[in-house]
Amino acid sequence: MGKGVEKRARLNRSLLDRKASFRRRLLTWYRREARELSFRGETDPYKVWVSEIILQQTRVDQGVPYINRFLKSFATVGRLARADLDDVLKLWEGLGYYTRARNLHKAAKKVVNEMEGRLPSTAEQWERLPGVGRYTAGAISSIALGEKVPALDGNVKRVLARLLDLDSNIDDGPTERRLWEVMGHLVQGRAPGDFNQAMMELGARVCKPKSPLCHACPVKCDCRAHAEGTVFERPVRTKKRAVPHHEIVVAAVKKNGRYLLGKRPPSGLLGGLWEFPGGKLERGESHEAALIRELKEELGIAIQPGGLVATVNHAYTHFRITLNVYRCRHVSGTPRAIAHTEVKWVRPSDFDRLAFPKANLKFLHLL
DNA sequence: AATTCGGGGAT
DNA sequence: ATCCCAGAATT
Repeated sequence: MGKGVEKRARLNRSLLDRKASFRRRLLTWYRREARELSFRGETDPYKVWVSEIILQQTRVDQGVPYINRFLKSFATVGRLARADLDDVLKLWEGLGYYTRARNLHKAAKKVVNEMEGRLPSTAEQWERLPGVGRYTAGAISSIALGEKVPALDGNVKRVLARLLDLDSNIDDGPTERRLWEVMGHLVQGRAPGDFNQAMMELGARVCKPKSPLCHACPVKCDCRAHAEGTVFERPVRTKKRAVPHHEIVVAAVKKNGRYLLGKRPPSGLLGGLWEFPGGKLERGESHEAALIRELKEELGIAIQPGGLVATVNHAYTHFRITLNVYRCRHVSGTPRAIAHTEVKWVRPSDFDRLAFPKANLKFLHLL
């Protein structure tokens, strides 16, 4: 065994050896200082499930209104299973990562049709549902069922990287496995759900990425990075590379008071959402030429581009776009769903019944 | 092990 | 502008 491994093992033991007092101080802080959130204290597994899916890669403040609206519309797994996917996506509109909505809906139907309407009773069973990975399974089962299983999210990874003063990349496989292992030891005790939530709350409120509030930390005496003065160097992560930029043209084709819309394929980017048709400019191509080409390729129609309605900038995870919206006249051809699963002419008064990508919502009100 | 999936708030 | 969020699925 190398010296690095030996040292790491010794430092990890120091936290785990004081596990009981660590848990006690963290939980005391949590019960006094935790934010009052609508989903906090909820032990209905279905409601915890919906909440955890919505909160994946999503700030609590951003997710809470969506959780409330979703549970109002679909109060039980049966109601969700019977719903149309289009209505589920409409409630998800603007939240992003729409695969979550599709998987949640698929999982609800699975519970009703293949599991006699009974939700899983262990983390291991939860993880077999689509959209439920190790984190979500651990969160649901510890919070709603009291199972002593860890929940390692982005907050907890950062908290542990500082507590243990880890100098390895917290996103690499071996380090992540080690963090799951440590959380697995720490969560053993009463109220595992509160413990998991307390670790996340600490990361969100005190052990923040940029400006950690160590003076307010209930467990700073257990923190290796605090003792070593390396808090600002932890955690170690790989930097993300710059994302490419794409120039996009979009056609607002109006006929008899209705606009031509397409429904995106059920998987992939923005899957299942409705959009104004268009696409990326090719090298050296004009906006007008791109509009004519895209509408021919994707809908099989000829159009005549008119005036520019709006220019919208929007950032995705792996690229960003400038979206140019043009009024267009329909010249010939019946629109067909070539790149879409469905195309139709829609009155503006019916726009609010469909789910659109955020980039489309930014110019919808101008039409 | 890398990449693909949105959108927004903090810095 | 950059980082990162109560991550999971796919390649």
